[in-house]
Amino acid sequence: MASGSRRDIALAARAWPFEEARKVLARIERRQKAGRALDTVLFETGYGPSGLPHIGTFGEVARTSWVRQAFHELSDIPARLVAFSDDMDGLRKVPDNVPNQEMLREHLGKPLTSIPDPFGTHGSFGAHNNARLQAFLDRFGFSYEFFSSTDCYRSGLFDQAVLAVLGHYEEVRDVVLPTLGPERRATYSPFLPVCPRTGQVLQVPIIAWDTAAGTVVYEDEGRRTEVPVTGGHCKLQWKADWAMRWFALGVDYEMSGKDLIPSVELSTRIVRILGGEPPETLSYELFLDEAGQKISKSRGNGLSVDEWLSYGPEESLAFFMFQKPRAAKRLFFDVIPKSVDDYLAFVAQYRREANEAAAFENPVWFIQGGSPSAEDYPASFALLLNLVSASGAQDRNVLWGFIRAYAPGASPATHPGLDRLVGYALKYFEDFVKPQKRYRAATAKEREALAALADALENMAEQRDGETVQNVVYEIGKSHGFEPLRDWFKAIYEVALGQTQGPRFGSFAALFGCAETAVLIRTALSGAFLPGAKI
RNA sequence: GAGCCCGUAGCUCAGUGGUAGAGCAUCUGACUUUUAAUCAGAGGGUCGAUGGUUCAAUCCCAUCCGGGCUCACCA
Repeated sequence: MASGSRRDIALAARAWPFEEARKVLARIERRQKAGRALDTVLFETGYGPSGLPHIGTFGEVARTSWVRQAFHELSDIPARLVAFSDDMDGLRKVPDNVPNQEMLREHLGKPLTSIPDPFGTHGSFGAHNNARLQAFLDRFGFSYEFFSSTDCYRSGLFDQAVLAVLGHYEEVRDVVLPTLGPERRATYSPFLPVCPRTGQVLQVPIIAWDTAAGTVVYEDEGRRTEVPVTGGHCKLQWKADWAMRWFALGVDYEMSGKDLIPSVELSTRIVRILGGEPPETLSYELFLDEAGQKISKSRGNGLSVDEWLSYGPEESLAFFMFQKPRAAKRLFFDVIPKSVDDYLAFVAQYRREANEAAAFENPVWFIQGGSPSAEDYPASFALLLNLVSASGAQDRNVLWGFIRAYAPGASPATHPGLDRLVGYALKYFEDFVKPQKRYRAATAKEREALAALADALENMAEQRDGETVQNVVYEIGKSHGFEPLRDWFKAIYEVALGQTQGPRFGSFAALFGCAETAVLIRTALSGAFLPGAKI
């Protein structure tokens, strides 16, 4: 039913990356009409001076990449994605999670790229952080061009734009001043000279500037110094810096957290003063922790990328980031299973509807970079978690035994994706379910019956039929006088598995192995599982 | 104070200009002997309030109420 070209469909697509990409498209058309056509489009993502990647970094690059992917469907104009590192920022305080604190303290105030690497592995602290950032982005296969602020300044790439700021010195300053507190206002200048003697980025009053010479004069510790604004001898204060960078690189699109909304507005005004056109922007919502508080790197609340990836696949994290960027979302462990299963639901939908119109609305199309390999998932992640939790399975093979009972024909070979989920489910069990286990000691009567059960299981070590085993379990319970019989099963679970309920025990033993189950029961009877026991 | 987001079933949330959806929870039944899981089914919502646009509003617009967050030092 969908008629029209692929591009027509893309032009009407409702997924938010298409909405964003159309903003860029409209920008291009505006520029063409104004006789300033673009031959390439630039998407930017930026990173603060700490440079250490976190889950928000992943989100921002992933989201920007999706907008670019949508843009490719709308236009033939090449689109670049730049990852820009603010590595020329002065080190304001020593991070407490890095070595060589003493050494770093001596270099406070200097650009990160002028400070030795406390880890000793790279040419500078900034280079170290940049390497970490790039390794992080590469790990997920993002396509980007890396830009170093220091390189841009020192190579002269920014010279023209920096001179443009100098040429509008008062206008730029006067736009920024009202946004500052009284104290900072007194010393503010868009230009932060790099001290020729100490190498520090100085926040000092600028007492004169020379547009023709391209220099500023500042006073520091009673001495007047004149430095060029070009060639990396000055850095711009960050609000002006952002605007200058947009202007210099010709940034067409950049998203940022909503905490930066005032800065976006300010930079927009500055870039207009410079005669440039501010990029299209998107302010996304911040992530909240378990208690609904803003996630902060320094407080360490919330969830790290690695933590997510130990309980769910990368696609589930990407899917989480895809959903409603403008709505605040709780980012905690418990959202992972739902995110995985919602993602699987879209994978299934993708398998059903392979046309372009459907694809453009489907997160899977974005997350798998436009060419999804839609695998079949016969079991949901929630099912796997229940299965692991109920069975106490701690081993892939055992869990697969249970899975086959529900999805005949499935195997790690035929369903590698599902097999990955099996690993995540086991890990989830290990970290969240197992610690909740509460073993108790057996009573004398239970001890006798359990010992008998262990013997019986050992005698039918090769038995693979759950029903047969279940009958044996049942008989032993009856012969030891458990009434109601429910108490017998309860005792098995509480003593041997550390939980008040569990799987059908016969099926469990058959899958887990009767001999192994016998060992499990005897170990439990020995008291090894009890609190305080030495294992 | 400024700005942003949210308000849909008991809970967590999807969703669309044309008789309201999922998961969990609850209840019933099946799985010929515990429970859980699984499967089948059921109940449950004036879609925050009011007004407007429309043949038609949960959806668009305005106002209001309620909840939350961000910013006003630095990046």
